[in-house]
Amino acid sequence: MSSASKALELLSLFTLTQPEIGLSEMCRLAKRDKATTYRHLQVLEKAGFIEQNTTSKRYRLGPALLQLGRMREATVPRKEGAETALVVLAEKTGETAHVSVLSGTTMFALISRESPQHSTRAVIDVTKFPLHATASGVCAVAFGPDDLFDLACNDLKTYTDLTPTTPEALQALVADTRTVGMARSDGRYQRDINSISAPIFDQTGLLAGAVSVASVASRFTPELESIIQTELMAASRHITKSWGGIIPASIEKAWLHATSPHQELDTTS
Amino acid sequence: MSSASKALELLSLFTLTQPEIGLSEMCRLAKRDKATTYRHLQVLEKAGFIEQNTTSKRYRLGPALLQLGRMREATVPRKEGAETALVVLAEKTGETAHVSVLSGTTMFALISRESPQHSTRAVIDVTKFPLHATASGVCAVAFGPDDLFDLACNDLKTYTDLTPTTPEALQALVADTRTVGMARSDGRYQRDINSISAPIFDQTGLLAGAVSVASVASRFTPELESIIQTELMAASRHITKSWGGIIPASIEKAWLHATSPHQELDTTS
DNA sequence: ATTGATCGGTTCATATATCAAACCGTTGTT
DNA sequence: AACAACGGTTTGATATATGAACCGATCAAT
Repeated sequence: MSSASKALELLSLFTLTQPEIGLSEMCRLAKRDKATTYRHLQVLEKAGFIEQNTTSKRYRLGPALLQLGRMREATVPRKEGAETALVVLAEKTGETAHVSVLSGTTMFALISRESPQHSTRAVIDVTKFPLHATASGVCAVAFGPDDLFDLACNDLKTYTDLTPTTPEALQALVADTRTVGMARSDGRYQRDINSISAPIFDQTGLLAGAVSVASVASRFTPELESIIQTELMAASRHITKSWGGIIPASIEKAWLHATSPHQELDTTS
Repeated sequence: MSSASKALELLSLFTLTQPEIGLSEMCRLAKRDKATTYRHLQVLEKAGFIEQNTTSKRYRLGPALLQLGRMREATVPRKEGAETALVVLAEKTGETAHVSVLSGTTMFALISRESPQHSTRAVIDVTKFPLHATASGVCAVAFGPDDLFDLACNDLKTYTDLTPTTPEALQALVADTRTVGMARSDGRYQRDINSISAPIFDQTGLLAGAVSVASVASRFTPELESIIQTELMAASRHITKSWGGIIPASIEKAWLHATSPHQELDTTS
């Protein structure tokens, strides 16, 4: 593991529930020694990626991140194009909708939108989606670059008793995803969350991300599923268009067959 | 120079005018060799800090920055509290207003707001403000931690023929800044830009940042200066309050004397 | 087709960072 | 006063990063 990546890894230890971390605590979280961790923190602080709370001596994320985030959005305006579609999606389904982007070999959470319709709802608090256990991740494996499958197989971490833990199990999910043009994750990442994900494409025709709806399992009826699927297709088309891409014909075809699976299961030949 | 800092430095090479950079180009900009730079880019890409344009092979800022930026704003909501004051400031002065934050020993640009009133206006396109040559920087030296003065003296880079290049010259600016409670930079950073800056404080009573107005020198009349000063005080009070801090009594006292300097210069004793 | 320039990416002695562990001074608790 | 935990520093054997030179691919001009 390179030095730089070790330093960067420290940044991902900050969470919404633990936004300030002291030196010793950070060593425990990162499982590293104090000397190096301290040097890394110094470097990160000097670059403005973290700053130290002058009274508590603990560290928190720094102002340089805002800068770079703004610059990123100016360079590649992803949020902009996804926001409106996400609002509609959350509203029409009454569930939590979110968009993730594929960068390299990782699915990053980009933006999420909760629907106020129900008091219990899914909350997207992760920053990276495991490729094998989430709908977004499986979507990436199914429609993204070929190397993702092997990569996902190298890290089949178990999250729930439903998480696929063998390459074969994952392959089955991927195959299913390809036939319907959407990925599902029924409690494979979090026990009581059912998710459905549709792919988003960019101008090169490659997968750019995924738009998903995460629903609480207890209210996940076939009717709701049907609504979610329909709205996901609309959202995917909208976002893909706004990102300058087009939906591949193969996906559109798969969607045609998948729209009303409960009435027309027999039409697939 | 540590490995991690070298990698992080690469991120600051991306600008709005050059949002995509290839490997060789980056080596030139960073003045480093290709092998190491390439490895650093790999690390940054894997962490999602940059991503590679699949067609042009060039690199651009990545989605992880959006995440971290969002998380930073969630933990330390700085922009939120500064935004409204900045809009008012830009509107009332007709000039470009911006807020910078002190993190460690660096003044970072946080947010800027241009006034559409004039077709020529100052544009804030830097990410870090030199301590000795900008109003924001001098503000930090004058009202911030003591070590900033020595630090600023170690890097007295010349930007224009008016840039202070000796510790004595800087000390004079700092002294003046302390008596009026605001910092000025008349063409010391950019030849035709006059800036005035007021300090912002946080809950610990320490300097947290600065709010500034950058005006085009040719229309910088005493009347405009007076307006800017008045509005800066209001903005500083507003932002300081929203950041949970209070303006030190010494600053408020200095401001009292400085409000109408053209009529009451003789009242200072 | 050949040259030459430039690109993204790789190799291998050598310089540098890393880590465990012990240490220091401070702070807050018992 | 004793103690424990904190942030931060030092040590020296060991793991890792570094960079000049190198490679093959691409492209423009001859």
